[in-house]
Amino acid sequence: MTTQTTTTGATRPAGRPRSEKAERAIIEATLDLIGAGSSISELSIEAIAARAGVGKTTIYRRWSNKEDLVVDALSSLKAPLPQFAGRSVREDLITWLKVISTESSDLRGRCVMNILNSDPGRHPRVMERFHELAIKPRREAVLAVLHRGVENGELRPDLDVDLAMTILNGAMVWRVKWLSDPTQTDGLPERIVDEVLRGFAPASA
Amino acid sequence: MTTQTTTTGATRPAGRPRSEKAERAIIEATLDLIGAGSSISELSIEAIAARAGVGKTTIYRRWSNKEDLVVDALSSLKAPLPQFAGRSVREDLITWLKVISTESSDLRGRCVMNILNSDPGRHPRVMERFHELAIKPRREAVLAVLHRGVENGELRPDLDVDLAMTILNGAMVWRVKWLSDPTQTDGLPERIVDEVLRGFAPASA
Amino acid sequence: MTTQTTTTGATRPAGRPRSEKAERAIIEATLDLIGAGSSISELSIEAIAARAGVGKTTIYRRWSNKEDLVVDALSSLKAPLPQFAGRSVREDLITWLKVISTESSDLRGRCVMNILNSDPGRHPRVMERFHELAIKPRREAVLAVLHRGVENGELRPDLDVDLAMTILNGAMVWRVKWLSDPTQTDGLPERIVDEVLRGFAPASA
Amino acid sequence: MTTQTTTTGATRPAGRPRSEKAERAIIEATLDLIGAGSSISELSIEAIAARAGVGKTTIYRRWSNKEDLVVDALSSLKAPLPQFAGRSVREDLITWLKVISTESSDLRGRCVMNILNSDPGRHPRVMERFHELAIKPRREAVLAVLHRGVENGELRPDLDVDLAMTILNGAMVWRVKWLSDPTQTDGLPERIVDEVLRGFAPASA
DNA sequence: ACATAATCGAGACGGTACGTCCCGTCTTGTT
DNA sequence: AACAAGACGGGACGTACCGTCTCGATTATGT
Repeated sequence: MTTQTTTTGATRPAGRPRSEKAERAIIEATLDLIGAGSSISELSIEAIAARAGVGKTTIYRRWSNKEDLVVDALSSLKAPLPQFAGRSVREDLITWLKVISTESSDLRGRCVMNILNSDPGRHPRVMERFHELAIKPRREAVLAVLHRGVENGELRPDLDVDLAMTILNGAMVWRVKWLSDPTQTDGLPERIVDEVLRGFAPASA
Repeated sequence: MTTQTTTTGATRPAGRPRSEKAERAIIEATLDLIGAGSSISELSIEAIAARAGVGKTTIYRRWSNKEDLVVDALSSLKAPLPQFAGRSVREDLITWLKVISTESSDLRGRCVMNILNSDPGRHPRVMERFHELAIKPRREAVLAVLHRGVENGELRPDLDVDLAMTILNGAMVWRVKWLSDPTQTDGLPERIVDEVLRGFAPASA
Repeated sequence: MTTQTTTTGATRPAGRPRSEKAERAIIEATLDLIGAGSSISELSIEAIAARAGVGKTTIYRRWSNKEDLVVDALSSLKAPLPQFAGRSVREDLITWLKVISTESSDLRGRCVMNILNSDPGRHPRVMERFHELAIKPRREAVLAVLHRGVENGELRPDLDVDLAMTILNGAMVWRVKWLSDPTQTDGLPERIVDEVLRGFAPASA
Repeated sequence: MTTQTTTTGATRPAGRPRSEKAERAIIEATLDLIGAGSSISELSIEAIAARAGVGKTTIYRRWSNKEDLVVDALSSLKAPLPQFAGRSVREDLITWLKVISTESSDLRGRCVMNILNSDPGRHPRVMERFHELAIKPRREAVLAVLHRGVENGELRPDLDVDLAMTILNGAMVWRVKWLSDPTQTDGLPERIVDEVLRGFAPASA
């Protein structure tokens, strides 16, 4: 047996392999531009190539259209799972809403919010992927908090946890969206959680 | 006194007067395109002119940029105030959320939702105007419902009605945004209102 | 009869008319670049547009490909007919060869020589047009000189004037082509004409 | 002493020796493409590599640029010296012009003509080499014919043989250049030679 | 009636980005 | 060390729109 590196059937294709460095630069540039304020429609391949110091060909060789590129770029943007203390549901939910509100402060987080502000009807594939990557895992983590609350009696046993998440997230995102300075959210998380936990109706009713 | 047809003191300037018909057609076309799914960024004067059957000059003579046109177009888009029965807060709030969810069904309503989904940071003037026209009046009507509820004991006396609105609207809009078919909202308004009214925590807690 | 400018059937098409200034600038730029040394293959529409201060669209609106543009550019390059004194065939032929050799000295003339040096097989349409514009008229003027010479006895009665032209032009162009400095042609025209007029064979033979 | 197969003193460098087969294929491909109608400017390394079944690296390792390659390719293109019967100057010159006109008929000969039609100002090194290889040796052979003619009285004693060659070659090449089918040259060589030998002026003048 | 003047549709303008093609250079694993 | 394969940065291609600009034609007013 002569020089044969592996016994796997899948051999590397001939020729110079694609540069991982270029690939990273392209993704970085894409996220930078989205974070800097470009909507998906405004993103231009030419601008990405220029910022990445890369030929347009190198982009088109990998992704056949802008949406595919954005999808992959988002994939490399691991939205970190919030670390829940687990002492009480209230505390954990506040932690969660604070994560949402803090997200806009760093460049990559602004990315997430910009995508979030896009119209899901226009870029369905991007939004689908975005949902899968940035929403679903965190959603499940928060759902676990809610379920735990239901089990240990902190929350109503018949609570629709799914709907509860919608209410929490919706309130937070909606409020932040209309703030002139999305960084200033003061005690908003606490107030939302408290209000929602108690309910609007009086206890005696 | 010269030849003047109208009784207004302001003399009409010489030359051919601007065509009201063209103006209406432009506004209609703008709303049509927004309703059909164009975001503000994607909206193009060229497309509006084509759909209105009008030269591009005719548009630019009236509005110096796209945002000004959209602002004026939105002004002619009267978001109807919901009619509240006034029998109970619960009923009125459900009515209100149903108004939101129903909005997507007609062409002009979809317009409202599309603007709503836009990034307020990118088109501040449009969003400001939109807030003034479509949000504020309805917000006040709903706030009145909440205040009435606080006064007559249907709602907690210390309820932050402003935050309550945020929670209700946010939950509804957020949910609709992620629905594949935004028309299908089933019993969502009822479930949101009920959940929020009772609170997540158990009554005994 | 109302406002009608002319009675001709051909009315000007609607819209802004094409700018003659732009057209001239494009042609000038094209000739400049050819004169500066670009072969037809090397000519780039982008370079022409840049030098003419014009959008690429403005070029493509008028000419569907590079050859058509070059053909039109050549058309505006009126190679002046040589002025023949008419005193003798010898003098006129020398004048003619001097015109050829002088052509390279000015920018537009260098244009002619550059096209001449192109391969006629590759750009047949250009060469055909070039022949029609720059070769044929001058050829006929020189043919007239030769015919006059045959009639008044300065040239052999059975001279093949067509072939004679080929010999004169070919000799001159061929020689100039291989000169390092095509401007320095000394007494070449005189020497060619004299040699050709006398013939290579001795008079007595 | 290392591993050395040949008896030459120059040690062959280590590593795999360059493939002569590849080298030949490259040269063949180059000549093929030039013969097929590519001007030097249009000739591309990529095309040569493809036709030779060779990687582009293999070409660039040997020649640093296109011109160098063309120069070497031309070197392997031995333009055959015409065989002169020596019976008369007229016969030999006709033979010579026929060689020129026949050259276009075979693939390698068309090569010569294509280079000949190139602009010497643009590829000076190629043309210089071409002159040395394909022009000079044949030129000298023809010059010998002319000199012999002068010596034995077939040509005028004061004939400028150098200029005479220019006239003959120039006429032939010029004529062929403008022919739609350069193969069809009928009795052109005879007619040119006869005309030039006799001179345009009448014998009595 | 008729000059004046602003508006109209149409479409050309300079410009930007598109996605494709090809260039000459470079970087792999294999020979 | 040379080979083929093929990715790389770069540049031009021809197209599609963009927002601006210029036309002749239209439609009012003011004399």
